[in-house]
Amino acid sequence: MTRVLVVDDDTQLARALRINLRARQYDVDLAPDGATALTVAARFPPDLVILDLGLPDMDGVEVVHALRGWSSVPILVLSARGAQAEKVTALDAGADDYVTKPFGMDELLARIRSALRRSAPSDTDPVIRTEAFTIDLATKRLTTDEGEVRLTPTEWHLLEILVRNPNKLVSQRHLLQEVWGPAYETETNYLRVYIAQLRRKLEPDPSRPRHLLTEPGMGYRFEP
Amino acid sequence: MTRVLVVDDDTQLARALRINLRARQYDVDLAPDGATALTVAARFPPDLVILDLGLPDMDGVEVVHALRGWSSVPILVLSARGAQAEKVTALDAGADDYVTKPFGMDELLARIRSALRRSAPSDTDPVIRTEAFTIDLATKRLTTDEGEVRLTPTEWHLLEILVRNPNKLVSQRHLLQEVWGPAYETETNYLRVYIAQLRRKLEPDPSRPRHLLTEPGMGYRFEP
DNA sequence: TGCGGGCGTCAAGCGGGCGTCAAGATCGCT
DNA sequence: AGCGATCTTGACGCCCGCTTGACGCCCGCA
Repeated sequence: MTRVLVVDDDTQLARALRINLRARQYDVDLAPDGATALTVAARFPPDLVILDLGLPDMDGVEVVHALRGWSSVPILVLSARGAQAEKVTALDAGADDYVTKPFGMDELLARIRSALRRSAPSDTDPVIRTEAFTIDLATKRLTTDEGEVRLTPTEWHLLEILVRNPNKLVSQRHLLQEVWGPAYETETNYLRVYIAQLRRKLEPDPSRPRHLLTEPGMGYRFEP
Repeated sequence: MTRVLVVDDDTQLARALRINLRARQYDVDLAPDGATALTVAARFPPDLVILDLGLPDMDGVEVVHALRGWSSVPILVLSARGAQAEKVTALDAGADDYVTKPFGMDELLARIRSALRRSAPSDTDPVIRTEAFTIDLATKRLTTDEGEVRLTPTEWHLLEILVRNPNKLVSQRHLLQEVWGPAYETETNYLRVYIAQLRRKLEPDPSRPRHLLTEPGMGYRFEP
C-alpha cells in the first residue's frame, strides 16, 4: 500500500488528513515535529510526505533539506503563510508542491495523486497469477506453461470481469449484461460457449476446471 | 537549452512570460491555441509546458490529455478559475501543477524549477532498438538495415504512441483519438492504412509483422 | 425409473474486421 | 500557379470470430 507521512503539529488538521487518506486506501504515518518526521521517514520510508512548514522544533525548510539529503520522495508542503518568498525557498529546497492553507481536501488529494503518479510511473502492474497461467490486464497478455495464448475480444471481456472479482460468484445476468449488453440477459448459451473456450485455452484439464468454476444455476467464479 | 512551450491566448501575459523565461536562459515557444500547441509540441518537443486553461479553440484539459497520449513532459496549468473541481480534473488528466491567476512571477519560476528538477534525472534517452530498426524519438530519425527511412507526420505520431507503450496493447479507440482527434474514434480504416504503411517501411517482411502486431478486434501492439 | 432442465460440446453460416490497392482531394512549397 | 508529398476515401477479397442450433450428459425430482 502507498505510505504517506503527515508532518504537522496541528492535531486537528493531522487527524482530518489521516481520515481522508485512510479512506483512499493510503497508509498514514503521523509526526508532530521535524525530528520525529526524520526518524520515522528513515525507519519507514514513505512514498509521499505532506509537510506543514510551521513546526515547533525546526523550520520546515530544514526538514525538506534533510530529507533531500538521502531521499527523492515527493514532498508536498502545507503552509498558512502565503508569501511568495516563502514558497520559493521551500520549492527550491526540494519541495515538489506548495499548498496554502486553507485548502480544499479534494484539491490536496488531486495534488497527491499527481505527485505519486510522477514518482511511480510503472508501479501498479495488474498481474494475476495462478499455477496454470498468468494474466496481465495492462498489456492484455496471457501465458500458460505451453506459451502465450491469444484471446478474442469477447473472451478477454468475459475473463476480465471474472478475474477482477477473484473468489467471488458472478451471476450469469451480470456477465451477460457487461459483455453482450442488457438485451442479452437471458442468453445463457453464450456463456456456456465462451466459458468452454476459455477453459480450453487456459485450464490444464478443460473438463475438470480448477480456476473457472461453474456454480450451477447461479453463475461463475474465478479461483486463483 | 531548456525548451518551454507557453500556451496562452492572452498575448499580454504570454509576452511577459517569454521575457521572464528568456532572462532565465530558457528557450521559449509560444502557441495561442490548443491546436497549434499540439503541433508545435510534436515538432519541437518541449521540456516543460505552461498551459492556460482558457483557450479559444478547445478545452485545456483536452490538450493535457492529448499531450499525455505520447509525452510525459511536465505540464504546469494556469487558470483564472480557482474552483476546486477545475483543479482536480486538470491534475487528474495528467497536469503536474496548477497555478491560479493572478500569480507571482517568482513563485511560478520556482514551480518551473521544481518541475524541471524532477524530470531531469528521469530523462531516459529516447532511443528504441529492435533487430530490424532503430528509432530516435528526440531527433525523429528512423534507420533500418537498408538505411534511413522517412516517415510522414501522421506515421510518426502513430508509431510514437505505440513505441512509448512497448509490449502493451493500445486500443484502436485510443490511437484514433490521439492521432486524428476524438471525432474519428470509429474510422478504423485510417489505422489499417497507416499501420500497413509503417509495416512496409520498417518490417523486414511486411506481410508477417514481428514488431507492429495486430490484435484483432482490439488494437495494436509494439513488440521490441 | 422416467422426465426435464441446466450445462458442456461441436460445427456450420455468415457478417464484420483486416489487409491491400489505387484513385481523388488537400496541403505546402517553390 | 504548378507540382509533389501527404492525407482521405472507396472497393474488394479473405479470414476469423460471433452467432446459432443440435445433441448428449448429468443431476434433481416425481
